[in-house]
Amino acid sequence: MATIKDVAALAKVHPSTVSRVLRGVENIPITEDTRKRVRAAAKSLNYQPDQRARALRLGKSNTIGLIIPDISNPFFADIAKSIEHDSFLAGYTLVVCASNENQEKEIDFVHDLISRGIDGLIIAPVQDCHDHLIDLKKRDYPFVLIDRCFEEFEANAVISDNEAAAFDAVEYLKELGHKRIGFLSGRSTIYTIRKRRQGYLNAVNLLHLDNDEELISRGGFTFEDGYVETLAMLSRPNPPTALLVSGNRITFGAIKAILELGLSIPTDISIIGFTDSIVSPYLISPLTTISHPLQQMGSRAFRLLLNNLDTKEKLPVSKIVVKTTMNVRNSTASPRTANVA
Amino acid sequence: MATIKDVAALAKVHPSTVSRVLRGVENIPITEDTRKRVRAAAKSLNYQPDQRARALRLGKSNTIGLIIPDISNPFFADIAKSIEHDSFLAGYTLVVCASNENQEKEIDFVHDLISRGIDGLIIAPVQDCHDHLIDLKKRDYPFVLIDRCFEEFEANAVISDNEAAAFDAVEYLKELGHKRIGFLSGRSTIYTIRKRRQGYLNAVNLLHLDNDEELISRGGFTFEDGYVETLAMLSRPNPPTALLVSGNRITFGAIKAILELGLSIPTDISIIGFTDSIVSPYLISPLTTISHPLQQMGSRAFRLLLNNLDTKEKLPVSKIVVKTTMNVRNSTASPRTANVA
DNA sequence: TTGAAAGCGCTACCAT
DNA sequence: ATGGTAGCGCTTTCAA
Repeated sequence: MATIKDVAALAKVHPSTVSRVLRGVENIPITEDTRKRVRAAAKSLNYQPDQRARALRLGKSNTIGLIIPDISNPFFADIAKSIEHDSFLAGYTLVVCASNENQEKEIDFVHDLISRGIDGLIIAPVQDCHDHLIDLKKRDYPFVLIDRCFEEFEANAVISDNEAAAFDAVEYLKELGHKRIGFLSGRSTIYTIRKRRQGYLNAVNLLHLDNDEELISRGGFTFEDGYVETLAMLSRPNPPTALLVSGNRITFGAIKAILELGLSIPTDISIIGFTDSIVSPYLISPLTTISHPLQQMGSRAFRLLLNNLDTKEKLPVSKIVVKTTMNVRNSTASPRTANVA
Repeated sequence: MATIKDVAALAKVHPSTVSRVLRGVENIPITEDTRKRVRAAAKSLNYQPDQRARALRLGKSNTIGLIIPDISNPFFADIAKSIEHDSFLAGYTLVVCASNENQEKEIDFVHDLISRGIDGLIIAPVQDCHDHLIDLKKRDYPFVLIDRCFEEFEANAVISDNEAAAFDAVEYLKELGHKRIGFLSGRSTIYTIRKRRQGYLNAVNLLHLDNDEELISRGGFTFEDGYVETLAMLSRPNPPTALLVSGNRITFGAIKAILELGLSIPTDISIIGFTDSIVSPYLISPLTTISHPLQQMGSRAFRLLLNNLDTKEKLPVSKIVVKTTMNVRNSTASPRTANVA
């Protein structure tokens, strides 16, 4: 690796001059001849300034960190892709870390990334605790939450309107004639999930649907979770005729359970999935879903972070809520009893 | 951020002593008392050593870079997840970058990551050119290719046996009675794709199937690509009765086209997809696929890189080929003509 | 217009 | 057993 000294030696100038030529603003007074020699030397040595030395000196690394629960969940992968795209354009390198829904690992990552000198952080937090985030805020460390935030803790965040989405989904199912709607919610320590639950409950109460604890199942976000929970819920007496499911992989697990029970979609049971996917239309029964504007969420989170990075003054906290949309496909239908009647 | 000086001041010792206590090997001679004071000071100040300063000093950053074409393609996301997992355990931070199948961006990333002082690189290359990789090799910069490598360029690599997989898939379709098998290959500058093509052609020739240029379609890896190509291929006279498709999203696009043409799977046309997915069994017709051991590929690539990082001597280049498996589901059936006969 | 020197935070060597 | 010092590669003041 060529260093600034090598370039200086070759161009027969002082390293500081090299630095001035290569980074310096245009209006800095340097002979055109020197400029040329330096540039030529840099080029011939294939000189790339050492960014960690620069970062050390400048106190800024042009790197940001993204901590998401799971890269291989397309929901977060799409968010990551969007942030990666924008940060590249803005001259930032993005470090993507996966907490795997493990709170300790997330905390580790936060510390690790900070000690590596990243300028800011975007986090979809695990939400088992948030002391480390309180700490970040106290130290004025720029960060933005994405998809998940906290009731009890003000912070920059970009989230989607999960409560309204859940309400609308339930309302739609009610219009089809469903009265018993199951909800596979996902882990309930998560803000997003509590909001969905709230929307679900509001709709159930307002629309006089069955309000039954047995209709709500909390678990993880895996295929296996969806499978097991659906099997359990549908095996009880008086099972739901429709299911609202909080995530793609849970949904696929639910589909497996439904097929194994010999039921069919949407004849025996309707489903709405809480995240859309490129395959949703091509499933065994095209899946009605709720779309989150993932690319937009990523862009806005990055923009928000960048604003906080670019300024020295303390910006007020902003919480951005983006709109979801429902994609109606034929995994939903009137319940069988209604058909029969 | 507390620095080593702050800790030293608080513990009333020299910074070098702090360094020794905190990083030093056990058998270094330091009073137990000093040790305690330093540790206490570090703890009370919440001291985290600045990794970029360490990296600068040590010439090692404990960071590796991963460059993949697309994070939101589950194929690469799963590989990334596996590498992320292993590197975390090994004390490395992983920087994930997405080239978006753009050769220039990949080259940018390589330079950027190196100037940021990462220790090594894992790359699924775009494969429009490889001068930058030749350069890496010349400079003994540790790197490992994953999923894609080069015929004309020896380098560490972990790939899967795409040629055999394609052969087996075609053979399986032939056993079902298919004679005209279409191949949506994906971009043919990619090694992986050329290997699949080779396997396809070998099988076609050996098994006396229709060898027709019109049965091979090259394009990108998007949903749109699959849709457009399938529409074109099935609209020509004498269309194939089976399709081998090089990637999930292409497959979903193909399915869209097939449905739009009013055909059904597998009655009118059989499909085999070249990558498996959690949803493959729950598609409109459960999709027969080829599984790549993505987690294993990631692990082996990381291990290979680590070996090269840990040693000073130059290790011989290794090319690891892992086995794929076929998951037979009912997107494949005997062709209609055979049924009729 | 350019050179010299200091220093970002850390560790490794050389003292004592 | 501990302190001092140099230096990783860079930028930025201050001098000349």
